[in-house]
Parts: sequence; C-alpha cells; structure tokens
Amino acid sequence: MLTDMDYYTPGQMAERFDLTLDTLRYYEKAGLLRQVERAPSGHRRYRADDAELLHLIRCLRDTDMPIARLREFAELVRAGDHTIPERVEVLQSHQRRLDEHIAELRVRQAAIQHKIEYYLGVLAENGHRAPEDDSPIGHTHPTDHTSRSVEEAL
Amino acid sequence: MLTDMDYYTPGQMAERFDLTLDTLRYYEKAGLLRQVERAPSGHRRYRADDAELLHLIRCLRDTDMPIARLREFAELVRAGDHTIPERVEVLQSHQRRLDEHIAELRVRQAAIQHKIEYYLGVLAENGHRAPEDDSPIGHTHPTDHTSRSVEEAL
DNA sequence: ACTTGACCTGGAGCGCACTCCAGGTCCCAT
DNA sequence: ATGGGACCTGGAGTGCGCTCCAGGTCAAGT
Repeated sequence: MLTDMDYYTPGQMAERFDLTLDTLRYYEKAGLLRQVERAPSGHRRYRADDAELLHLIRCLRDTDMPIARLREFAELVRAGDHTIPERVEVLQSHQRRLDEHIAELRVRQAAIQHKIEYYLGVLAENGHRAPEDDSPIGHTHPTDHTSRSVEEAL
Repeated sequence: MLTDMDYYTPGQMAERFDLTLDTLRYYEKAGLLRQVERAPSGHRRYRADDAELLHLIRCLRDTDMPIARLREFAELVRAGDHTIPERVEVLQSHQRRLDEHIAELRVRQAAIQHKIEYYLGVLAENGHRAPEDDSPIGHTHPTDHTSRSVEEAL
C-alpha cells in the first residue's frame, strides 16, 4: 500500500537526476519510462522503481547509449523478470563498448600529450636562444615548425 | 621547393584520417584548415603540415572538442609560432577536461556493473529455487524486483 | 571522341537529443 | 478572490556535426 510519501514529484525527480522536466517528459514519450501514474491533478507521480530505472538510464545516457537502445532496454524491463538474462547481455555489451571507448580516448590523449611536449620543446629552445620575433608586420618564416620533426606528420 | 610528391590529394587525406571528402571540405569551410592550395585543375592539394594539423584535429575531435574550439585553435596555429604558449594552454585544459570525462565514465561504468551483478544475483537465486514463471498470460507480481534491495533506489 | 573517375560548387537535408513555448489547469496561501 | 507556483499539453524550434545532392570541370585511358 502506497502513501503520498512513496511518490516523487517531477520536480524532485528532475533535481535528483539533474535533468529538466522537459527531458523527463521526453524520456517518457520516447518510451524510456513507462506511462507514469498521475495524481488527481494530472501531475505525474513517480515511484521508487521509476527512480531506480531512471538512475540506470542516466548512467547509460552519460556513457552515450543512444535513446533507441535505451528504449529497447526499457521494454525488456517492462516485459518482466524473465528478460533479466537479456538485460544482462545488453549491459555487458555496453560495458565492453565503453571499455573500448575509454581505451581510444586514452590513445588520443597520449597523442595530444605528445603534441604538448613537442610545443614545450620548441618553447624551451626559443627560451634560451632567440628571445622572440614579434615584428609588427608579422608573416615570417611560415615553415619553421615543420623543420623540427618529420614523424610529426602521422 | 615542393614537388608533386610533397602534396596529398583529398582522397589520400580522407583515407589516411578516415573521414569523408565532405567532412574535409566542411572542416575547411569551418576554418579548421586554412584555405587549401589548388592544383591547376582546381583540385585541392594538401601539404605535410596540413596533414599534421589534421591529425591533431582528429585527436581533438575524437575526444569531443567542439568544432568552434577547434577553429579557435586553428586560428592560433595560423597566427604563428608566438601563439605556442596559448596553444599549450588550450591543449592542457582539454586534457584536464578529458581526464575528468574519463573519470566520470568510469564512475558510471561502476554503477552499471553494480546493476549487472544485482541481476546476476537474482538469476542465481532463481536458478536453484524456482525454475521460471512463464505462464502464457504473464503479467504477474509486478513489484518483485523491488523487494530485493532498497538502496538500489539511488 | 568518349568514358571514367576524382574532384569541384553551393546549398539543402538529416539525425539526434533535447529545449522552448503558448496557453491551460490545479491547489494553496494571503 | 487573487496570485503564485508547480505542473500539464502539443507542437515547433534549436544546435551540432556532418551528409547528400545536382550539375559541373578536368585529365587520363581506350
């Protein structure tokens, strides 16, 4: 038996999961949340299990699961407990893609770091050799930075 | 002095960095690449330093730097070597945001993992107690999965 | 002379995930 | 009874990053 205290208002849900009322409604329309119960006033009231699902949805969205896949997942949830094995597979496959994604981010990050260090090298060199060329009219030696390292190209 | 061999065709650039000719032109229009030289035919020809910059752009895009910030960075590059300190700051600040982003992904991933393990727990329990309820008409005990763990809610 | 393939242009269109808005209802406190 | 605040609806609009297209040029091969 549920009392008033067992429900959350749209505002509470929005605040708790840091999203807007619009987004909340959008998720409902998109099928991520079931058609939510209403108070006599017509206002939505969310239950604990809506919050639980929304929490997971938030995690999955934050890790870039597209809305369409989230809708499929939400349908599994609505279909009942016998879909738990399928849900596990969906989540595990998501985790694997996430691992790959993070790995790729790290690779890119390393490449950027390499560039930063190249720049720092240029600065160190200029620092104790030539002060700085800032002639007002500029536009000098346009190929200077290529002379440094050839492998920079790939 | 540059010979024909020192240039890359649009097709070569596209293949090398795994993007389309359209994207390459889009990047140019958006100011990520300078107005590129043309062969007498009108076809673009890219130099080694275009490739070098595009490589960095690719890394930055792959780590979600927006086009607008990339354009700013590209403007620094065009402005000459005296902007290197600024470029370093841009890149370092990007690295920091990237660190934070990866950290957040890991947090979300852990939360998802927690859910997976919760599901696996349910399966293990059902596995050696009740085989499965798949009565054709379904729609039974809709609150069963809430009974398990209250802290699941946040 | 003809075809093929690589590339060109300007501009329209697309997919995604929201985000905004006008106009309305309901409830509560002054 | 009036005002304010929280929420409602349907539908249009937004921003981003491409992506596609029609119609054209150019150079090389057959």
